[in-house]
Amino acid sequence: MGTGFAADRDTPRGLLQTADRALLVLLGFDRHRTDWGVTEVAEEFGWDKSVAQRVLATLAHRGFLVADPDTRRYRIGPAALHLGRTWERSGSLRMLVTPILADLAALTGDTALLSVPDGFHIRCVAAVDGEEGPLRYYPLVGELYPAHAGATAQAYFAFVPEDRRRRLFRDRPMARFTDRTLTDPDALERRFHRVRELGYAFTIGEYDAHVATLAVPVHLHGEPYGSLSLGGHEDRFEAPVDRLPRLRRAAEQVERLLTGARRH
Amino acid sequence: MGTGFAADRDTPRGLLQTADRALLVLLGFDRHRTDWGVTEVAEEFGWDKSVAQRVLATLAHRGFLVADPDTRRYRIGPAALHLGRTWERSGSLRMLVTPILADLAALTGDTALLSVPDGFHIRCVAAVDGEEGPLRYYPLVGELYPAHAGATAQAYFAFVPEDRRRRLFRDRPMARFTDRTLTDPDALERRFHRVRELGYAFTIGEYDAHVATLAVPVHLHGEPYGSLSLGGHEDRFEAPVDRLPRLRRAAEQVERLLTGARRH
DNA sequence: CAACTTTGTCCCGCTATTCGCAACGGGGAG
DNA sequence: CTCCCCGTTGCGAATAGCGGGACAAAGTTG
Repeated sequence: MGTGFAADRDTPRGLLQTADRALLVLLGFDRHRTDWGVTEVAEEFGWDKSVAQRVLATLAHRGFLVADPDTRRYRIGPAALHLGRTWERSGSLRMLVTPILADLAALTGDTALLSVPDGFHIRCVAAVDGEEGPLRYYPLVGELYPAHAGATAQAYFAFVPEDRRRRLFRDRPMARFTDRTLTDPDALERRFHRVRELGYAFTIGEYDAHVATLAVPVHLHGEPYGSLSLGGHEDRFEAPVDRLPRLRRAAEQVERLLTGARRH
Repeated sequence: MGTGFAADRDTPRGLLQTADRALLVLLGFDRHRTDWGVTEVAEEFGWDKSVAQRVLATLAHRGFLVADPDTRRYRIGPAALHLGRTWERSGSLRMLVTPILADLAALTGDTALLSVPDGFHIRCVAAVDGEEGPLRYYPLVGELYPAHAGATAQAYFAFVPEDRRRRLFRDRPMARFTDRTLTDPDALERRFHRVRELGYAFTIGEYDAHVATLAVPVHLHGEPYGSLSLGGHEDRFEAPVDRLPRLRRAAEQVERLLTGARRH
């Protein structure tokens, strides 16, 4: 299992080979390969030992890696924390997915949105409005929405590992927003089970009355990352499953984007 | 305000200049400088335009940056997300702070621990046990603890922005673990206020009976990141404030570690 | 709408930087 | 203790990267 970024190992002309190699090494670290030694890197990439050593030392010098003095191996360093936080706050995600959402909105006429979890809530990070009309659905970008109401949240939370989900929902009174909001933990857990079986969530008016939402999970390296959804007035969604192939395809595009695969 | 990583701009001998430059540029992105242009980078670092262009293109090639085709400027890319997640799961933090905790535990005799938030809970990511004895306090590394009980959690949650904290604690019934556990939202909010005023939290037996805890927040780039605490049997903590200077100094060490500053 | 400014991209010869080899040193295993 | 493996360092050769400049594209101003 690779990250997707490191597709080709040779540097295209016009780019910097040495810098590229450093980045390639950096991408070699993930939750399965948590630490690398000099010889290991040299063999993996077919470089001389001295090259691998200098690349690793350079990465360590700027805090991207840290050398464990005992084992003489390198692990990911605190600069990675800094980069991760910068990504979260930068709004790059919004910029990158907006074209995908725009396609989706144009094809279906609904409002398309991408949301990621934030504690017990789910946050809308990007949205593109559906077609003009008196009943357009306007989600608020940047806003938090509850974890139990509506397909957007359910498509994500259905896929978080059970023990973690139990802890999140334990002793949490679930607010009622409409007469269709699920407020019973068992009913919600059954819903999650169904979402996992079907691979998508569809709800009508659980949070905003008369708003129907169809949502699918977005995974990253096998773990749930967020959810992609289509929303609009309930009258528009008489045959919601028709939209599923397009929604799924868009979700895959988002996943490829996050794992760095090139556009084809 | 800088990250701390990019202290010196010249590459030490034995390291790779080109790779180092790429990393230096990468660290130039933060929540204040969210995007850079070619000329801007060239001027900032005193390089030729062509150099800056190649560095940026190389970073973009591996997904560390993305070029906005309209503005011709670069923003942080999805590879940063991958690095951030790898850091979280790697256990590097635990490895790096353990020596600091060990010092602290040795100096005070208490159990020292570092915790970071996880949704509505706080997670102990590293701990070093205090001195031998029949009543040693054993926190569980990796375990989640509630957000309202005990100094460890309070030292962190006191400093999260008010609107966010309100959302987190709203409609949350606060479980009672001992007869000293705070279960009234207003009482807890007053406690948070006091923690902010004092700069530390001290509690006795709010989660585990007879366990006293002294905790201070750990900040990262001005935002609350986690908390550092000392715990032990209540009889050991007759004058808890005595430990404060040492705890504070250790917290600063952790902060320096996270921002990448060199040792001493 | 044209001239001008600004910014990013590309090309090419020179040189500094990096590569690759080989030798060294240190730590762990047997 | 000896061996073996791994990481580190020094040095000459050569290649990758630098820097200047020319070119192109987009935005700005008169």
